[in-house]
Order: sequence, then C-alpha cells, then structure tokens
Amino acid sequence: MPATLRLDRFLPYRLSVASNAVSTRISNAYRRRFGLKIAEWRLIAILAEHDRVTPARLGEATRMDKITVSRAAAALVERGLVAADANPADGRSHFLSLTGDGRALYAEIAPVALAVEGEMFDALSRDERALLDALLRRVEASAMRGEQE
Amino acid sequence: MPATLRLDRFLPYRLSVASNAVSTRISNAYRRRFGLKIAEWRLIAILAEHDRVTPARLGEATRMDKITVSRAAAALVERGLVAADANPADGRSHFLSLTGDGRALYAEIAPVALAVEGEMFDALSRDERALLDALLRRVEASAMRGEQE
DNA sequence: TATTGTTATACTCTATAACTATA
DNA sequence: TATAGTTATAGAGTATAACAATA
Repeated sequence: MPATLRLDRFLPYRLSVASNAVSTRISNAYRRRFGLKIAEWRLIAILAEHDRVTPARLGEATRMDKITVSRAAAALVERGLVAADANPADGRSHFLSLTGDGRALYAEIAPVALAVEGEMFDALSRDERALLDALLRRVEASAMRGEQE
Repeated sequence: MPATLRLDRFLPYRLSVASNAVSTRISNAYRRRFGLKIAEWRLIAILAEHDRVTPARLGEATRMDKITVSRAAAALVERGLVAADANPADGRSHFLSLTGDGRALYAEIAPVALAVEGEMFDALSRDERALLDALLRRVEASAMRGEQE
C-alpha cells in the first residue's frame, strides 16, 4: 500500500464507486421492469432457491437486517408474490414462500438479472470473475471482523 | 457464469455486500473520530492533493454529483476547514482550498484512513490489492457504459 | 441560450429504539 | 427474561427539478 494517501488509489473508494455504478444500474433495471426494490428482489431470489424460509433465515441469506426483511416481505405479500404460513414450532415466526405469481415473476426476472450481470461483467473473463468473487468474499470477511470498533 | 441464478454467487450482490461492509466501517471511523461524512472526507482528500479546485472538478474527481459536492463544501466552509476564493475567469464558479485547520485535520485523518484500509485489506497481498483495484476499475467502466439504459 | 452552482423536494437505504406476541 | 418480528423515527445517500447568477 502507498504510504501516502491518494483517493484515486484508495481501495474503499474504488470499491464504493464500482459498487454504486453496478447497484444503480441493477436497481433501475428491476424497478423499471418489475417494480421491485433490491431488498425485494433478494428475498425473491432466496425464496426461489429455498421454499418456506423464516424472516430470520432470509436476513442471514441476504445480509439484510430484520427491519429491511420485514418491510420487503410485507411489500411482496401485499402484491401477492409471497405468502406467509404459520410456523407450528414457534408462533412468533412464520414461513414465507413464493406464490404462483411470485414464481412466474421470478421466471421473468432471472434471465434479465443474468443478462444485466453479463453485460456489466463481460469485460472480465470467467476466471477473472471467479477471482473477483473470491477477493470480495475475503474483503467482506475482513471488514466484518473489525466492524464493532 | 452459471446459467442458473444463485444470489450467493451473483457478482452484483457480492460487490454490494463487500462495499457496504467496508463503507459502514469507514464511515463510522470518520464520523466518530472527525465528525465527517464520506462526501466531506472525499473533498478534503482531493483538496489535499490539488489546491484551488472548482466544485465542478471536485465532482469529477470524487465521482459525486454537484448537489453532493455543494452540500459537503458548504459544511466544510461552515466548519472553517475549507475556504472559497473568487474565480476571476468565471464569476459563477469559485476555487476551494483547505484552510490551515483543514490541513491540520487532514494530517490527522490520512494516517487513520490508511490504517483502517490496512486492517480491512490485510487479508490480501500487495499483488491481490492491485488486482482488485484493476478489476474494480474495469467493472466500473463497463457498468457506466450501459448506465443510460 | 447555455452553464455553474444552490436550494427544494423526495425516495431509498440503513440504523436505533420502542413495541407486540410469543417462548 | 429472552427472542421473532413489526412499527416509528431519523440520518445519510442519491436523484430530479426549479432557480439565481453569470457566460
């Protein structure tokens, strides 16, 4: 690392700028085409992979806090894309699942998500994408480890 | 890229999660120790590198829009960290510079910024950091190219 | 007319705290 | 008492539009 500070070479800055550029584009695509916010899209993605998931587990899987999960889930239930079933083992919680409409919407979104990702990351080879994924996971783990400071 | 979508392997998701973890930690560090928001910190960093910069050029250098620059600059002027001089060549614009207090604060922040960056990215070797920097720049360029869609 | 910068406004995202209902 | 989830509120980030002053 440089001993002197230059914003242009400061990794937190580079990470933030790249992430904002990608997030802005993704969020425009989802909102315009499907009326979904990113938090809502993430819940749908997890529910398409694993059915009957509690809000707590959705929070772990999406790295979002319980407030964000609660609001996103309420919006999806309101739209009829997600249904809530009682959890017999714990009356405080419940299971969330995609409805038929939710599955149909997911079937529309998934190809769009992959296409948009493809456009944005097509400057990178398959190996470079895997490398970026691995580097980002290590940075994330390292940043979270010291988060309480 | 996988033909099927898995949130956990979706690069925009990985990028967002890593960036949020880093940004949260950095923003806590700056706010608690120096009372600065990230936008304000970025202006200080650029003004420490280049003196007498117009708001428009600050916006280019920090990748922030003119509204964000304007508000951050106003806050720094209010605190006496930044001074504005008339621009003889264009009365609509002005030059911003760090004051003595601004330079003194920068001298305190810079080592802290480098130390926090060091902690968060110490899981990566010097080469890996350079690689991450380069990959992020390419992703950014690629994401911005299609932003108008 | 076009451009630099400010102000007004609003929407999203995130975080803290208070609350409810169950355990 | 502790936990799962909701609601209330506010701070921060970002975007659009309207505006003032100057080119």
